Amino acid sequence: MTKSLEPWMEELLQGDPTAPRTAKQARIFEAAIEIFAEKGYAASSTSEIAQRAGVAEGTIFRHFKTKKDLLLSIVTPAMVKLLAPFLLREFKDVLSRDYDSFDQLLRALIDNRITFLQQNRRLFKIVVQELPFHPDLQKQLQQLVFNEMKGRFERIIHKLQGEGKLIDLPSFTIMRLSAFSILGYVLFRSILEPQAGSDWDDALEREATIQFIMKGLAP
Amino acid sequence: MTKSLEPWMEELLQGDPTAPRTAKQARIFEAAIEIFAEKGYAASSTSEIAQRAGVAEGTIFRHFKTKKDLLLSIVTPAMVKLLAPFLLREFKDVLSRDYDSFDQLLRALIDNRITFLQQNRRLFKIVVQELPFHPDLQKQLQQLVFNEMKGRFERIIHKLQGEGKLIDLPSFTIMRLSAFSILGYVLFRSILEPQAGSDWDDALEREATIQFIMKGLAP
DNA sequence: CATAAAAGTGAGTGATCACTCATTTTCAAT
DNA sequence: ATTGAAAATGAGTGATCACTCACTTTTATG
Repeated sequence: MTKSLEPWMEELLQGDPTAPRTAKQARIFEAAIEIFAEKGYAASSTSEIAQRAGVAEGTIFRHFKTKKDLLLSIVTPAMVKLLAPFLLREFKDVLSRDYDSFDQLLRALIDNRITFLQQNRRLFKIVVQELPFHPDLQKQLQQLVFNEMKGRFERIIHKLQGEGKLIDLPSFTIMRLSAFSILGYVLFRSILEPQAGSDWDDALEREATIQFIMKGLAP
Repeated sequence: MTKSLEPWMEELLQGDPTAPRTAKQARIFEAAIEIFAEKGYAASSTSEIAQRAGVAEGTIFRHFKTKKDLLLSIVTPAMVKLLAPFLLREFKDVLSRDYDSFDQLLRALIDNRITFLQQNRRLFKIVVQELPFHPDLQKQLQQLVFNEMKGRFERIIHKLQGEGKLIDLPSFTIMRLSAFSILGYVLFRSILEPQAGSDWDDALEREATIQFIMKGLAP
């Protein structure tokens, strides 16, 4: 009954065609991620990327047809990885463990994504920054979210609603409210946490966020 | 006891030094806002702005020293206007009307900002897009939010907490949770509302958001 | 070791960039 | 109507852009 994934998703999730073919290609990747995150895609020059990667400018264009091709080969896998836990096998680890309470599910989700976002801040920033300007990226993300994730979450939400453990709102609304509460936590955490003199109490903020969502979505 | 505002804030809020000196300057403003929002600041060229404004390229640099100066003269007033209701006189209209319930306050806040954001989507987009790349803008915003808004909200939150109408969390946490719930509503609304075939039920979503925040922040 | 393919190079290319400036046009005050 | 300053112009400038290509170096394979 479940529709199979698009080919480009399959590829990204199992094989790893993204894996650098060469040491220099790997350095180009790293340099591009750094510089795109620092100055934005449009303000980054291929010459600067080449310089930071310790590579001739021509080498970039051996591996990537255009500058935009370089961006896409960074962003497309990044989007998939950002949402990977909600897809396929990894999804089962987090979501189909038959949580009987909503807060267990929430804690699992938050814990799961916090670690990833901490380690992939620059990738996340690039995705968010460039998404509004590249309709093809928007379509890819929309496909991931609406075709793959939406149904999976809906099943769980409906199950919890049937058991009287969750407010009776459209699943879309529940996802929106939960996602943005978590997003706010993750965003402030990643901005304030590393700052000196910041009074961010992570344990308190995380628990407050979970309690907030749970109480807000109680039946 | 209240510290007075920075000079540049005062100026922006009462006098209007932003007002175009000339018809052509006004057209440059409009064209720049359009194009910056469409392609992002770095990917926009002054020649294209001039073309869309129906003006010679040199005319832009009569009125604005540099391209970045043009951006700042758009973004700085935009930030102030975005937060204006929380400052000075306008602030009183919304917040110091001595709301005795939290949901009245929330409804007032949401109603107040919805209209503005609907009419100023492009300005909002430019601010959000460019903020990460311009530390001077970040400092301006930080000043507005932390020096001016924070204290005002804290007073109201503490008052409601004293009356047992609000959960006992740090006011910062309460603001964060409320703000991101509203942001999610506003964002989805502005993305989905105008789309054909979208099943966005605005009244339901708005009420769900308000109820969500209220229940989540109940004592 | 031989050899061909793949990886890497960097000077070169036309296009476009933000910005300048000598000149012309507009226009308000007399 | 005269005039002087401000507004507007657009051809021109050097810098930088993404990208190419003839060429050299590295690597994999028999």
